[in-house]
Amino acid sequence: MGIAERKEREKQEMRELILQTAGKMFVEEGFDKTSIRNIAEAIEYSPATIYLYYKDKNELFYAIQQEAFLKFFEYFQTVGPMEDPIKRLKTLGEVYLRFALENPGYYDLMFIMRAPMEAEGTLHNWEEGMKSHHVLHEIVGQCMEAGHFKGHDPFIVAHTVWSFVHGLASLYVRDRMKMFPEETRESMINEALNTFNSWMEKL
Amino acid sequence: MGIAERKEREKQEMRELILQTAGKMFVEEGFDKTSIRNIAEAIEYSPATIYLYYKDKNELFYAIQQEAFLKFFEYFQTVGPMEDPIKRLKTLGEVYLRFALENPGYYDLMFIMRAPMEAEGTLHNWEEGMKSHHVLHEIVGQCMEAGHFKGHDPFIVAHTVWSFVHGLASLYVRDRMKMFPEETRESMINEALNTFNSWMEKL
DNA sequence: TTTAGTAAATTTGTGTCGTTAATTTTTTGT
DNA sequence: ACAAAAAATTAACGACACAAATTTACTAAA
Repeated sequence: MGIAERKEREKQEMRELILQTAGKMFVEEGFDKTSIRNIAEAIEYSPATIYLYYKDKNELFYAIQQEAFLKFFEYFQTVGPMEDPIKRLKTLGEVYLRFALENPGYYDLMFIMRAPMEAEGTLHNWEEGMKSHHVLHEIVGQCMEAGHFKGHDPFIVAHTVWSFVHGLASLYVRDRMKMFPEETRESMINEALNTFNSWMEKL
Repeated sequence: MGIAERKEREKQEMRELILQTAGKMFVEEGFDKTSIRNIAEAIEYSPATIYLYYKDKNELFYAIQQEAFLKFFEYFQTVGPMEDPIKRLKTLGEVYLRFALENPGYYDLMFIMRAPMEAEGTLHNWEEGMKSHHVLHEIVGQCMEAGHFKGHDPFIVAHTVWSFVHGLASLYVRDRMKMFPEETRESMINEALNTFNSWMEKL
């Protein structure tokens, strides 16, 4: 009975082909500019074929978003334990921004795009995202144990830090730094991060 | 020769009617979900008529974005001069967030939406936006004169502050706080702002 | 080897969109 | 009343997401 297995395998390969092709196009051209027709053309199948493997364009979005969250968590994993928790927190911020700058398409998908945030598809993906959020929360907790951020709620401190790095990343990703000369933008991001980091040290 | 003037007046009124209708729909439903056809239906004219007054959908977007920037600057104007520049900076942050929470549609248009950022229409609007940016830069300068943020570049400090409030606003506007219970979201924003503000006082 | 059944893929169709060209209706000046 | 000008409309093009019906490719039993 090897035939059924081969067919199942081929089906999974087709799903994967569609996913990878769509993923590349979403990241390069954006969600809106990528049409089912374009994807179909790229893989040399008819548009309707894609609907045999994915319910609709949104489900394709969810699948790619999930990949993005997994990759994001991988980045976070590179931040190992450290003697100084503040240093760890600073490193986490650097890694966060590195992810955003190296994968702006993914970052957009995860934290900016409106797409179909209403549906349950994204809700499931957020569970994956919460794992990364937990890392941040944990490190902030360690900082507080070490005597930092006195008098503040760790949950709020975590949100404060996240908001800052997200603001930095999203202003860049969504072209709101265009009024500054191109060469200076990345260094502005790095300097702003350094500024914020140096502040945290004193708190 | 009152006829030509009446016609000109009527033409302007028509432009205004289209703009206000489109603006309301953009803010309520979003740019993508608002179609020229919908706008036309709302004002009881044919879709093609809109093109007699606005070149295309993008130009309509630019016009609404400009209104948003003007309103934004009005909010900023309510922050009068104060004895303590840090207090002024804190108030500016509060006003910024109040604008974002009270006008999420506008905020999206100005600082998040990708839409047609490439064209010159938006570039012109950013000149309006730079006036607000200048207010921030000025206040940061005052803080530094008063001895705060020692050893930092005021330009970078301004970008740091902007990034934080933008991050706070955009996580909310783009529904990335959905994992937290609805009632707590606004207070989270306020507490995070308070946390950041209390930090700035010490620097 | 033919035949019946099934899964995969395609074609066709519906209703949407932005935008434009040709055409008709309305208004204006004479 | 009539011609010119302006305003608005209809109709159409190409592209879109998606659904239903239909064809093709392949498998398993007779």
